Amino acid sequence: MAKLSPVSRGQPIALDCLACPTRWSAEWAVLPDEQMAEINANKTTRRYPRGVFIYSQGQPCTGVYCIASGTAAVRRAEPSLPAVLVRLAFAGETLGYRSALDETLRASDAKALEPCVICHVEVTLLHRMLRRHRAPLQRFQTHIAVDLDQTEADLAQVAWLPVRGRVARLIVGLVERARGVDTPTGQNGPCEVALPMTRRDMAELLCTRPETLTRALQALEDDGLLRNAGHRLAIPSLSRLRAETVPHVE
Amino acid sequence: MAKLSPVSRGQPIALDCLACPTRWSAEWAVLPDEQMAEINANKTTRRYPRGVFIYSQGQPCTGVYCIASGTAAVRRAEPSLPAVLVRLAFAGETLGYRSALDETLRASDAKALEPCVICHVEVTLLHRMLRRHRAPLQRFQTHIAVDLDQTEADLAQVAWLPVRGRVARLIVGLVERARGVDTPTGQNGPCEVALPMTRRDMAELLCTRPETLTRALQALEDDGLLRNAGHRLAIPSLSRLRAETVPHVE
DNA sequence: ATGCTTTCTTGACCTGCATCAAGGCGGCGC
DNA sequence: GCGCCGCCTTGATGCAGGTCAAGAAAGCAT
Repeated sequence: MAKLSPVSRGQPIALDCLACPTRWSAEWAVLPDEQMAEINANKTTRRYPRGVFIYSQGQPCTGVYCIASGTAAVRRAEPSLPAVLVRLAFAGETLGYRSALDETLRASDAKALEPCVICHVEVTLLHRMLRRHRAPLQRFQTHIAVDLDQTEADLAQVAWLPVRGRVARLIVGLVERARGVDTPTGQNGPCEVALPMTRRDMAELLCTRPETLTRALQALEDDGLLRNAGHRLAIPSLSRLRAETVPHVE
Repeated sequence: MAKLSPVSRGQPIALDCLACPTRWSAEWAVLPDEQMAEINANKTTRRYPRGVFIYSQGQPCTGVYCIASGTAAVRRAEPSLPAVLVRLAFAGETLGYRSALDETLRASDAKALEPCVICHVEVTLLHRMLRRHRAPLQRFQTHIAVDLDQTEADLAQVAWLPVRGRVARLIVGLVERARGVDTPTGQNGPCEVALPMTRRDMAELLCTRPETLTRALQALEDDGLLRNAGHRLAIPSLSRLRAETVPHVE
């Protein structure tokens, strides 16, 4: 079955940073092997079952987290407002570097949407690294800029796209990031994606409610844009789905 | 009258950077006078009437803009969606540094909400400065982080607060930033603010429509939380207004 | 003044989505 | 197996706010 096998609990984890997907992603790629080896020797690795918090808003920052496998989300909960999933983070991405860099309390929290394996690098170790090699720091900083750009786009989208459009956009986005990893087909043909999260999480991501989300998915399915099989979606035509990403024109 | 006097057109502008409000704000405070003098000699200053664009999304970046007086807004227009004002910028703030730093095309546009006087610093000059003094660069980078934080908060707010609450939050925010500049009263007593923008702009800022905004202001006035005089608001009790900032509890 | 333009307000209408409330379907422990 | 407990779906209802349209008010030019 397509469902990801749940990680078995309790068994010890040994991960080699030099062989990790994170190794060549974004910020660590510029670090020499020698440094990575030091991180490798001092990191700690944990499994996070679905739904568990990796860190929480308002807490002091103990370090950064590299996702070896699974999907997590950065979550923002303004006091007494429902939470919003501000952005997703996939295997290979580094999480929580912002408070680590400027040594502030966590401004958001992160939670595992699927069972994850995540390594933790102590903030002191991180800073020792960065003092010797400034390149990753710049990578982190441009990462913030990209996040800002993305968040601004999301803001516009939440403000003006109906839920149906946002759902479509999310799915198209997931397909696109899967491209080059495992998708066999061409640009706009049929394809498949996994939704690596529950309906509730997906609703938080799209700033809506689970009920509304279900209905939106249902509507897309009724219109033949989607074929639903739980957490695995079949998409007859990506381009037709992409058309939903844009507000009503006629 | 309290209304800002409109800048008279056409007359030449001479501004001394060393005496500018921008001088001691955020990023330039760390630059020695000698450097500021060089900027002063090479900057160009312009008036921007209300509504005029300072720069536009997709354009190449020619430099940064320091607001000497007036209010501007960073504006984001996703293709075929209504625009969103992503953040405000007041006198003393520096605008458009992001694309200037990483030399990309402008990701958003900026427009003058009121008549503004704004200085332009060429990107080449800026980089020459930054090569000699790294401190402002760090200031710029933490500024991005702050913006990200703010934008995330806005996202949550737009998603979950009703228009009425968002209006209240905007007004409270404007009052708070005016504090220490010209407000005589205490913490939560009555006070006044100017709304330095049109209803249309304000609506774009709050992700709604002018009609709805008018009605929300009207409702606040009916409830005695506001007394409206065009673009000057009187606030009987700031704390009562602040209570509107939080979603309905009972 | 007088007109012209842009901004603001008001009204009527209607739709998208939140909310409340059941009921189906797995997954998991016993 | 059986029962329990989350998740997901479906239905019914109400309201916030978007949209269209028409005036009123405020600027600005002549």
